[in-house]
Amino acid sequence: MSNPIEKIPADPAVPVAPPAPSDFIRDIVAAHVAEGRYPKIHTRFPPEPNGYLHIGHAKSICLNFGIAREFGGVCNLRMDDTNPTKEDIEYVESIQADVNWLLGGWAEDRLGLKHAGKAPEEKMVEGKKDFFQPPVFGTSESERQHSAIKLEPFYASDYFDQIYEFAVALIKNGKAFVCDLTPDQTDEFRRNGKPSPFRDRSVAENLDLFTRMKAGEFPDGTRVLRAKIIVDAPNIWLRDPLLYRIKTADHHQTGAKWRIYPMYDFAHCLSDYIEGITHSICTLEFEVHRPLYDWILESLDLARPLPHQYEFARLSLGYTVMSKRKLMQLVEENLVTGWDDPRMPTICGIRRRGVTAQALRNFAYNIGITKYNGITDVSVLEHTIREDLNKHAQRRLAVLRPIKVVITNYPEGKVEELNAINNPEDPISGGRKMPFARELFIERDDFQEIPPPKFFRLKPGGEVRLKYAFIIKCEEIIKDAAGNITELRCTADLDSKMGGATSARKVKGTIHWVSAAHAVDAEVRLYDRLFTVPEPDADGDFKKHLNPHSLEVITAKCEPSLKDANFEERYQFERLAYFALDKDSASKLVFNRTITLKDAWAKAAQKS
RNA sequence: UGCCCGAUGGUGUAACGGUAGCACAACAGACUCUGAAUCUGUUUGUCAUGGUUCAAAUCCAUGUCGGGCAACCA
Repeated sequence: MSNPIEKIPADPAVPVAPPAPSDFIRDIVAAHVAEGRYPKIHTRFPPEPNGYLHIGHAKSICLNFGIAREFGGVCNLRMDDTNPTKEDIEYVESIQADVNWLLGGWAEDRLGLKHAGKAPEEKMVEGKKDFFQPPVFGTSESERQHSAIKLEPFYASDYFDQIYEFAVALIKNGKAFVCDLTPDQTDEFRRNGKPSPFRDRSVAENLDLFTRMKAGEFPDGTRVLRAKIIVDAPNIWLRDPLLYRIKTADHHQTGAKWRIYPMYDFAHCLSDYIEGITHSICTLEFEVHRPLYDWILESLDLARPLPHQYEFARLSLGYTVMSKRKLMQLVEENLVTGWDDPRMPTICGIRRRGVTAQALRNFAYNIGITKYNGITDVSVLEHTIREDLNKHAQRRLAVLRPIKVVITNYPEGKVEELNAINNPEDPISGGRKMPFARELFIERDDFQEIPPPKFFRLKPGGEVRLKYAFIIKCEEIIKDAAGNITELRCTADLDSKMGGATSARKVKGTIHWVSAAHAVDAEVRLYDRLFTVPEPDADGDFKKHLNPHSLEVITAKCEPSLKDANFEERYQFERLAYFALDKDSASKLVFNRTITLKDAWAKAAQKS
């Protein structure tokens, strides 16, 4: 950023890569690479498909895929789908779309997938039966779409057969048992560090009962499979934790095949192992699970190197909520229009708002990776978005709250085409023409009848430049019966346009405008932050902090070239904000305000 | 309560026993046909107390504060 080299406009085909960050996890990986510990670094991003991905997941995605990218590795996308009653195929699909979008043009070649329907390979390794599910990677999203070979994410549910077999092995080892305690009793026994009365069942009885659990002989909640570790361990997760529970429920991937489902702790480490993951990176709340993660893998006499778990602090961002439960509540109670409402911190919401994948990635890199639970200031996100959009957005003129201006010395019926620059930050973006005529619209805020000090815009008897056009002077204010200003009558210095005799004349202010006759109307959705306080869920009732003005919808007057706006481009309405075309733009133009420009004047005006 | 983890300006981070640096924010100025961007400058920090050491943000001890876990969720 402070590097002057970056200011040279880059070929847009070669995006400037964010500098490779350094953090404690990357340090560990780098050390492992240096010592040649693994043939290839292999990470994974393992969301449960029970909600939409949010910006916190983006941090995790950028970490896991970033490591794969920086160390020549692979990162598997895996659905952690061990609880069928909470999950849905809708979420599986949205997760894939969001991951593809965030990875596009950056790390899509590091995305580990598998052939559709493929089960783990079963073979003998060092005399032991082993399961392995290798990734297919190195293809771009478009290659994948055009290929005859269909690829799909990994699913923990792909391994239910193997995980079941591992459970049987544990029973045979005497390291797991079937427990008939009720949930409440189990809870009480574990809390008090007391052994279950079923702890010493014979291997044969455990095997029989577990087989019958699988066959669906017992109702939900009547029996579980438990690990036999230490009943009174200081770490609760070692007090004979649950490995399997009975759930008479169909699964979105495996249908009615299973009546028992593995718990997270049992499924996750084994899924990592089966996929050959080297670095299993998760958030801090799983720190206390790590001994169990290791215990399970070490108890199974596995053939290949074991994965290891590393933890980092999840993202908390000011002025928003991040938990799936709360986001779900916003959607279900229609407090927002959906998961992709541009005010939501979901990846699809942020995307719809107009933020680019590059900006979101830059943000993830800027905030760093630590084990400290801090709250990141939204201004960091906002700055990252502005920085990206400033570089790439097409400049356009649009008037959000119009007031009519008549240039009295400009001939009626005359129209001239003036040159406008598409992006001063990017000379190769070229220019365009804007029609100028006698009747214009300017921004209502850009005129003050009684101007405050240092007001550089239009005022009675004052001069201002119309961007790309003439210097005008306000001669007369027209009001209606109620005293509202309806029109301004101005004269123009007709020699002051670009290339004209007085074009070098300096006036303090420059304002935007559109020709009244040529302007096109657009619906403009002005989004603001969803909550009014930095920590909406600090006092337990986040909904009372909802910002009642988080959305304002207006009709704007836009320069005619905006008729051709497209979904890929980003726009800066000069002096106002950045905008992106919304998907609702079918019969009319709809723009979402991504983020405002910084406004030093508004700040100064507010202070005085 | 038990166990685990953490603490560097307002915020987020770097420094791996040897000059406390970066980004955001804030403030001031320069420039400006965007009160944007850009440029220049300024303000602000090692949780506390001991110890080890020529030297401590860094190592040790104690304390304080904060977070997490204690689901047949992940």
